[in-house]
Amino acid sequence: MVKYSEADLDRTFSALADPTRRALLARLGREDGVSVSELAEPFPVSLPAIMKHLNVLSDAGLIRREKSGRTVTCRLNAAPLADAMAWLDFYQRFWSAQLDRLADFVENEPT
Amino acid sequence: MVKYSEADLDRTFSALADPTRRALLARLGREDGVSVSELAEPFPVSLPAIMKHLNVLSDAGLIRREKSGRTVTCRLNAAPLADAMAWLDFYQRFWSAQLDRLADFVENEPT
DNA sequence: CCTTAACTTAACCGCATGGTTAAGTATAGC
DNA sequence: GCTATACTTAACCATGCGGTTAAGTTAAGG
Repeated sequence: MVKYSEADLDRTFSALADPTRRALLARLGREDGVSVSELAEPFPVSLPAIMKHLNVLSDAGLIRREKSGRTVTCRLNAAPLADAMAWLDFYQRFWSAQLDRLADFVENEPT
Repeated sequence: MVKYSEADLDRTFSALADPTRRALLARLGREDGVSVSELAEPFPVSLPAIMKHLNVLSDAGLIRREKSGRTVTCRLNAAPLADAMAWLDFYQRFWSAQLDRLADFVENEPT
């Protein structure tokens, strides 16, 4: 069902590994369809720096850019995150299992 | 509830951004408590390279190392993944919403 | 003790990343 | 057509990453 290729996971996770990029995604989650300059405005870095982040995000397939006139509108494309979630899910379960085992231990431990 | 600090998410996601590191975690998910040299064995890279990966993983809190005698045993610690999951969860929802909207669109589209 | 085994640390290398400034392209508006 | 706006690209720089080989530590075993 979920296909996850290693290279895709690499790109997705490393795109998410930067706080500026996560903030950009967060903005696009709140507000759909934001121009490049509007996206860049809140950040203390130059426009070209934001451009590079946007390139990383679209290479990872996490955003889509659409040019109309001289402004470029960005929107979130969260599909690749589903693969990342699927990968994490197994370990999430493992973690839950760990907690369950701990709970059992605590419960069955003689005082 | 979930506290996620930006720096922790940075470390977690960038730890997950490498296929060798994901493979190491996968191994520890299947088999709990593996020595460093056993972990390194399947990979076509040198031991020091694996050491660096293990350092990254323990800096991110994803594994724990315990020395006994001259062997070091590694085990998975999936707790930080919960934070990563929590962060992704919102966008997962956004993605679902996108799919719902697409479904609506397809459904209501005149042929 | 000496040696081997299991890690660890150090020093180096090439390449990617995140940032900069400066120059380039293209569209909107007067 | 000129000019300002909205991006984009180029060139550069420092730092970090993933790898290497070589040397260093620590604990078993004979």
